[in-house]
Amino acid sequence: MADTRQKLIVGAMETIRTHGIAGVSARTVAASAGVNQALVFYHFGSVDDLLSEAFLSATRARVERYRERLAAVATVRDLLDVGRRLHEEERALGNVTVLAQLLAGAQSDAKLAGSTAEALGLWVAEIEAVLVRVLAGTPLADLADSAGLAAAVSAAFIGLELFEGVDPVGAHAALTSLEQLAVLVEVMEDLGPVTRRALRAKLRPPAARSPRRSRA
Amino acid sequence: MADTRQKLIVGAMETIRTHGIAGVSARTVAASAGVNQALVFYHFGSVDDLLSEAFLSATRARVERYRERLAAVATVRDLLDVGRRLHEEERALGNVTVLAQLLAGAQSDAKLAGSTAEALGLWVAEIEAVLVRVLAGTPLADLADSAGLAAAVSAAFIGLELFEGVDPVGAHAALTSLEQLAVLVEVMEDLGPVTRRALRAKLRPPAARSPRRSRA
DNA sequence: GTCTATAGCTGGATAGAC
DNA sequence: GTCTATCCAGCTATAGAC
Repeated sequence: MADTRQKLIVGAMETIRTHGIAGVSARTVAASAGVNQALVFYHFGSVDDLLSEAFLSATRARVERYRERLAAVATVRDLLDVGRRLHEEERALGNVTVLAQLLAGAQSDAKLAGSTAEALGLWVAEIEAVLVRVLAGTPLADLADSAGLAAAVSAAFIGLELFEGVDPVGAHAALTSLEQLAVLVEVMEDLGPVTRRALRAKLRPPAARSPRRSRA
Repeated sequence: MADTRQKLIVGAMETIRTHGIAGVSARTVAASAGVNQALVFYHFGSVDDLLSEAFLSATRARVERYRERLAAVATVRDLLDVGRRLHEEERALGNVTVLAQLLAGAQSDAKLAGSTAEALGLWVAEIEAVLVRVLAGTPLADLADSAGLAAAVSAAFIGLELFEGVDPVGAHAALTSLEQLAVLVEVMEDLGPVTRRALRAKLRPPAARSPRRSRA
């Protein structure tokens, strides 16, 4: 059947999740999938190619699944709610774990780097779209560029995932802090126009700001 | 000589840096150190033990080296300057790379997890001390707990490092955005007392805030 | 498409000569 | 303390039977 491919894809994700990128091999993946080891090479050519394809298809499915919910986000408070929900769901499924492992592997494996970057890009693009919508009108909108912010948010989640593996308490505290930071932005939405203008004036056009060094 | 140990420690760091956690073995490390493979086991017992010891000693040395500079930080602007400097220096030396790789490995290796957590803790503690000093008096001081913030900052840098490996442009934009976010905090330092009190009132005691769900 | 078998390599770890 | 030699496990990848 054509679902040996599917079994291998599922097995690949499962293996990265449980054994980490260093524990992935044609044998471990095939064992987890319950199929013969040689089929990895028959269907995908190499282990790396299997990983790439598995991760891309898994990510596409996840992003798809969240598109609707993200589209409904209109305020910072919404974003935090959906964000936490997404984080918990992804955590339970282990997708962020997989992303972190692949990123680690990709640092010294050009082949993995390409597909990992592509999958990561799917998330970043989605996050950016939401941020643009939610931050419109807040001082942040003209403070930081949206692509950069989206990348920063993604990076933070990846780092948190790794952090959580060795220090769950610390990671939880970090997540809470980040949420409270976001409250700052939320608060700005509710400020009176006078205060807002004062803030805005302080922030000035960021494009005109010299890129490095200037006296405080 | 007793510096075979040292050679192996240096070789271990170098190997993680260049080949990633998945590329580390007694043989690759020994080759990079220019010593015999069997000496890994004679001096350290196992590869994992070597990695643990190497990383802890390297981290201790780095934290030591930055203690002074961090102690001189008094404002958010200072913090950003030193932070960027530190980030660039660590990047050039590859220490954050190593940290990220070890964290990835530690997710499925309890032995690594312990020592990695310990080393990570060294950085977090240092960062927290600075944050407490710098944020004293800003609304952030009572918004988020300092340990959580320090962990969040650390996690963000780790995530950025991995991000950078597959998308350098995106990672750079993310870092820039984070710096501009920090400007928000800086701006608050300069706000008049009236505005500040308004902000503070909005933020309220975070301890009294119900942990989840409440109508907006 | 799937399986067995196997070549050829790299891995951790140890024994024992020096 | 260091080196050689070695065992054995696990790895990628392929050839070839079914």
